[in-house]
Amino acid sequence: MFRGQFIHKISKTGRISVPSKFRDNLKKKYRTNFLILSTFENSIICYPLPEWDKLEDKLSRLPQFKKETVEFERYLIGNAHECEIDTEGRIMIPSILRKDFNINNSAVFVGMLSRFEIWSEKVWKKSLVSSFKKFQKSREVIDEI
Amino acid sequence: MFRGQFIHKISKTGRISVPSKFRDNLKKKYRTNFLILSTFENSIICYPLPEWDKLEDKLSRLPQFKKETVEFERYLIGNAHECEIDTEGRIMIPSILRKDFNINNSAVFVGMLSRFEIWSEKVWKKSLVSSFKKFQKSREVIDEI
DNA sequence: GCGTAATTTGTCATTTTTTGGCATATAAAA
DNA sequence: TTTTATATGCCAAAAAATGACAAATTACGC
Repeated sequence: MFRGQFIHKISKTGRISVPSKFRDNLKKKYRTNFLILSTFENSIICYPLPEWDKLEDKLSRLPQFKKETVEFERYLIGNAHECEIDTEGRIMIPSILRKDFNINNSAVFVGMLSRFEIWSEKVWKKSLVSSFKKFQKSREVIDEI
Repeated sequence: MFRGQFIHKISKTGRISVPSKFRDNLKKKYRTNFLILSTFENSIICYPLPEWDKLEDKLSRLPQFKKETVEFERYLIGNAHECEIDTEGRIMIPSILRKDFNINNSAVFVGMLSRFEIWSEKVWKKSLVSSFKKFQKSREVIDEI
């Protein structure tokens, strides 16, 4: 499970080291050092490749020319980039994603159990403040669990 | 699998380099460097030759005189061009297709699993904005899958 | 058919981006 | 504090993308 928050620096070439706890989890639980980075709301979302593959498998069986499914595929798959964790524990975040999310000098890793997110530090801090109120509301959802 | 988004420049003669990840996939999975480019909605659609063959196969089993299927066939097959990836990893996009889709200085490659699309950068960006809401909605579909 | 112009192709040079690996710095653990 | 693990900075090498140009091919008018 991916848990916790880590702030790491990003190199000029767009490389950043994945938190070692996340790497351990990837290795033990998923036996991979491949990730899929995609986009979701205000951050990059990262899936272990095996998890992502399940999703693609289902998608690949949808009709090729039906409008809804094509659009769905385009945005889901079109934003999905495969990244390998190198021998130093780093990934390189594709420049398109860095641009889209304003990720420049440092980024925040946020654990989300079976996936994790990468945020621009600025956006993350802003979002924290504004989400406190929302959090109160999401309590209600949690109660149902 | 073809995944992700790449922006590449296009030469005066209409040549553009296919993203290296796509080339790898073509080589490994399909053992070909031939593509079929055709038209669909607002972009050029590109199939590895073996995938295209499957598609033709399916098309050939559709009723021969039904209006919709004939029209669809005419559109898809009639616009199909075979392209070879050269030693530098480039294809040349036929000028008809470039005109049709307003592809001038640069183009966006969008992965779609077993095929990919080539968009004019302008059109792609417009399309992104208008489809942002749909995109958010399609994320919810993931949860259901 | 032939000659000319336009387009396409092959090849190499240049630029830009990505990668691999090591050295240093920082943080965590003993 | 010392040791160990983790993260970062740096640089050279490799790969990828782009640019440029000449040769080959095709299209077109006569």
